[in-house]
Amino acid sequence: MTLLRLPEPYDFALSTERFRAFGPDLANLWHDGALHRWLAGREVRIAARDGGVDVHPFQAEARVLLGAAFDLDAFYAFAAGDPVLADATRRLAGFRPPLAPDPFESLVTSITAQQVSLHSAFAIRNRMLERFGEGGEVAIRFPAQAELAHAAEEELVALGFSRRKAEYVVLLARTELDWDELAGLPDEEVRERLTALRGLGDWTADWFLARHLARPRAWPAGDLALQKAVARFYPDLAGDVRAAGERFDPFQNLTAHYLLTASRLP
DNA sequence: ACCCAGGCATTGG
DNA sequence: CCAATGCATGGG
Repeated sequence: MTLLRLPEPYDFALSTERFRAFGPDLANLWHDGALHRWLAGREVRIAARDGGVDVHPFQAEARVLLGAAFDLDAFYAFAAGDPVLADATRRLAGFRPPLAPDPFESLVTSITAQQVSLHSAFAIRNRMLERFGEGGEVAIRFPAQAELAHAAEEELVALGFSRRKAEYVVLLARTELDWDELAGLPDEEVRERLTALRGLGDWTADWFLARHLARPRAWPAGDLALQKAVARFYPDLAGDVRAAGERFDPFQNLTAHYLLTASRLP
């Protein structure tokens, strides 16, 4: 094991809460005080350790997964000027949103979460992992795009996907996309490229910007949970969540994650 | 048995 | 351009 340092403060258990909050996530599985998931074709175990986390190998990939790209210092300084965020950043000190390391995985995960509760989404996605992924010691490797390209819609329907969603996933898997090029585009062009595809709307594109590309200004204004969080913490802004995002510029992504996590914690 | 949940495409005005 | 509708599951 090797120590992977992350900028302080860093709270590993808090940062990975999302992988446990809605039932187990077989691709990002918490087991024995550690997070297990596949990175670069191998399963790795990531555990909290003073000053960062223990992980070996694939430290670079783990660094991306754990959201090292976010500038928490700048965000906390910004948050100090807003009573709600000041409180949230105090309660959630060291929360660094983890990312979806793979673009295809990110989009398929979002499709499973469209409209249904995240409890349902996790359950359905776990069945997809059992059926199409590769089991490791603990976690399951998310199926690659080429692997799901061979799936039949009926197989996904049998796992609990709606007929529509099964169609979206198989279609996406069979669509040739230049992910590297996409990652280099500005936010608005990424949105346009993605929403041109069947089954991918504004909500899915925004979460892709937020959780895969880690774009600082990503703001999933259409997200039901974010709308409820904004209504709860900023009653004056509840009417127009999209416009509310401007207030948090250029930290919309971190703001969304902190508000969502704060609204889940007791 | 309901109803809602971190959407989307389709249809009809 | 906006409103209404169907979708499938899990939890309350």
